Amino acid sequence: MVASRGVRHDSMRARNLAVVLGAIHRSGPHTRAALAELTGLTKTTVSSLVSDLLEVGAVTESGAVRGGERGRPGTAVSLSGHRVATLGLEINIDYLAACVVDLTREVRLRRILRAGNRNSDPAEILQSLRDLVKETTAEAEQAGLRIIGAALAVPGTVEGGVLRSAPHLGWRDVRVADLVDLPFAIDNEANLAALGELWFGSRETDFLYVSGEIGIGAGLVVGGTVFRGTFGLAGELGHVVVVPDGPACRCGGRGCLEVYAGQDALLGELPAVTSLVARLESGDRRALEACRRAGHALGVALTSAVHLLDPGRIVLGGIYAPLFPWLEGPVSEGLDGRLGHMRGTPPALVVSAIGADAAVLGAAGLVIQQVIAEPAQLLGLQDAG
Amino acid sequence: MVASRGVRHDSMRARNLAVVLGAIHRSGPHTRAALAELTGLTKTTVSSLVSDLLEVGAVTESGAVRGGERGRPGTAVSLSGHRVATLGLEINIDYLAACVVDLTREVRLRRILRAGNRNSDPAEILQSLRDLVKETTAEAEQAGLRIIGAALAVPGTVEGGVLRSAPHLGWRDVRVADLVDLPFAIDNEANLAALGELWFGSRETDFLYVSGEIGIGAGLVVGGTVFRGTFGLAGELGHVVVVPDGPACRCGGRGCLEVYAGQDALLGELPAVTSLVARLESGDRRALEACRRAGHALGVALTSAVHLLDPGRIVLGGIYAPLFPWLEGPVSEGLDGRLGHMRGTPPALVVSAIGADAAVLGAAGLVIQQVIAEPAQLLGLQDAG
DNA sequence: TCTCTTTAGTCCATAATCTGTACATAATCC
DNA sequence: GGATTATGTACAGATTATGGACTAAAGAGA
Repeated sequence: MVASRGVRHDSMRARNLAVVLGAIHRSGPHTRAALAELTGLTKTTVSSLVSDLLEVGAVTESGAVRGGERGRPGTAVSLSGHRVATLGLEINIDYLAACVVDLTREVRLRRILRAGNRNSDPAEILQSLRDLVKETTAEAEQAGLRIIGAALAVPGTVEGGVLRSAPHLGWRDVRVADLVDLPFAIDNEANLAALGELWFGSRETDFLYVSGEIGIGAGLVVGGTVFRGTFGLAGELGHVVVVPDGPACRCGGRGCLEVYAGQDALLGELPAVTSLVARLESGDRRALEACRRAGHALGVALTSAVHLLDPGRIVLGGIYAPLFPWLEGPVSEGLDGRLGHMRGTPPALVVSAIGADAAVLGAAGLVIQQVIAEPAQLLGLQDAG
Repeated sequence: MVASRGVRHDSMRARNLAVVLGAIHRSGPHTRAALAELTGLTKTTVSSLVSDLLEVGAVTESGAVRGGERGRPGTAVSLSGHRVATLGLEINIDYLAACVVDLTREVRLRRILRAGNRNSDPAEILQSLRDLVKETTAEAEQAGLRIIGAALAVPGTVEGGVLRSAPHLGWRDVRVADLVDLPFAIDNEANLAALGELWFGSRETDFLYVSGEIGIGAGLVVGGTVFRGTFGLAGELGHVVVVPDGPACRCGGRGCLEVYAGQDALLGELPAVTSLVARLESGDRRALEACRRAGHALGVALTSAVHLLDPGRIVLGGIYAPLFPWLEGPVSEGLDGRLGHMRGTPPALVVSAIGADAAVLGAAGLVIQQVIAEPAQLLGLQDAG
């Protein structure tokens, strides 16, 4: 364990920059006076910090704001979307994606490259991704944006910055480095989709995001932060045991949730979710039954998840989002019935507020979270002023 | 959400006090020079901080220490057990317990008050506890110890400082305040037992502590900190679903782990664990079978827990500790077989290194953790020096 | 035994940063 | 238009850390 370092004058200022930027980020534009009130710092200090933030383009002054009824109006200081931006990336089974998001969490650019990545060669795919990055950043720079960091979402487990295993890609222990020449992070698709939901969807700060894809992942967000477990492998909802002696799962276990509610179990021979939805809408018996069974299994697995993880609410995303009308009943029936009187009310079950690009957006958002938390470091303010 | 406050000079010093004290705590006695090296602060600053810590009795200077081969030896600064102490408390089904632990985590005092607390009157029990506290603190003060905080372990769920529900005590929504006139915390028995294991047992920093009592709780420790979930209700391992349509559980659900591996299921008519152990040792058929079944169920539930929580290892405590020789086989069989190839190796399954007083000790230890993390506040250093 | 070298810890002037009071500015109220 | 109220800046003062000089204490070598 690394000893934590002492605090010096410059880290005090770095921290205060983060506090001020964080307050602006959390509760909209504020005048300097309001920021002083919020942070407990003096107006003088806030002024000085804000002027540093203005200089690097992290915030802008927008028009005058009347605080109370009388007195001089202040000038509102708000996050600036004009200069600082981050890059979100995603490798998925059938596409590569990139997006650029500015500091206000406005999506400035999206790129999708359809491709069959199932059982592919990592080197090849990473080269395509590198090209995509080059294109995207070039375009962002032309729009006057300075990209200060990137994050990558992958459909697999990540440990210490290395992609440990992505079964559907057929990858194992791939070190994804030198993708960009910037601060860089890599994380699981479900974790980043959860963060996408947090920042680009419902904006709730406490929930379990359930990502229905070929595999079933989950990202737990507590107080606006993802819980990752000891090795970064937490949230593998797909392999929670539903039936102890059920059918074998590809993971080596038996009766895992994935066997009952994974994409393959739900779709069967169907080519895509849209076709399943069509059948459900037309009242197809087998489709309805498949959904009911999946929903039941999901309810059982989520009961265990609620007892262990204690999420604020449950958000169904991925392919579960379009299927929500048919899943909601069986799932919440299972949950409500099983949770019993252990807790006040069971967590609410809701559908994800954003679509398939949750993970890329979450990746870009993760970097923004880091900038807000440590502006000095990422914006190069350490020796400015 | 409360805005985080700005950092001022006094908080900088408070932080540095914590950094220095933390370094001494984490890696044994150090000279001032070594502390400067470790923390990145200058020798001057460290000297000044250490002198403050000496003044309040948090640390002591012990003899000379030769650093390299030559040069003046330094004086080692180590945690002092002579003045500062904390109070751990526990309400359990059949006893009240208290302990006093000094800053070096030496146990200085223990008190146990046997009592039948099952379906009891909270007011009455709390009065007994208050008396116990008075006695214990008086004795500690006679030994020259200054008690600076207390924490209480309860066999139930705690939300926002209130005991929400303790089914075996028959308590609901009990506000435990004014127990002591000190900084005070209250937490679940399993969480605190986990912390007890961390500080007084194996000293590993990442594990899931499984507390087998009448109910089955679990406390997840990641990086030396308990994971509590959104409402502080995480870790309810006892109600993880083992058999979706199994027998009804008192919680209202069906097929929960507790039904198969709770104390009542294991002991049956037997009065205590010791009698079960005796039967197991003599090869009693029914006892062995009960253990095998409980172990199997535990293996299933832990498989789900590992996938969701990603613990570093699994520690069996409570009544599972004496039963470990008979549980280990079935549990790890279930775990190893089910976890499959999702992760490198399954987490190690070990027995708790401490006994029934894990929770009280953990409670006292929790306060010590807080002192180490914020010495200025708890030791009254804010305006000293 | 004396001196040199090395390391520990303290002293003091300096630097960085925040605080607090004073003040200029800008709006509303009467 | 003057009083009142609030915003934002300027400047002196307070707090805390830094850095180099200095004292202290040990071993190494002559």
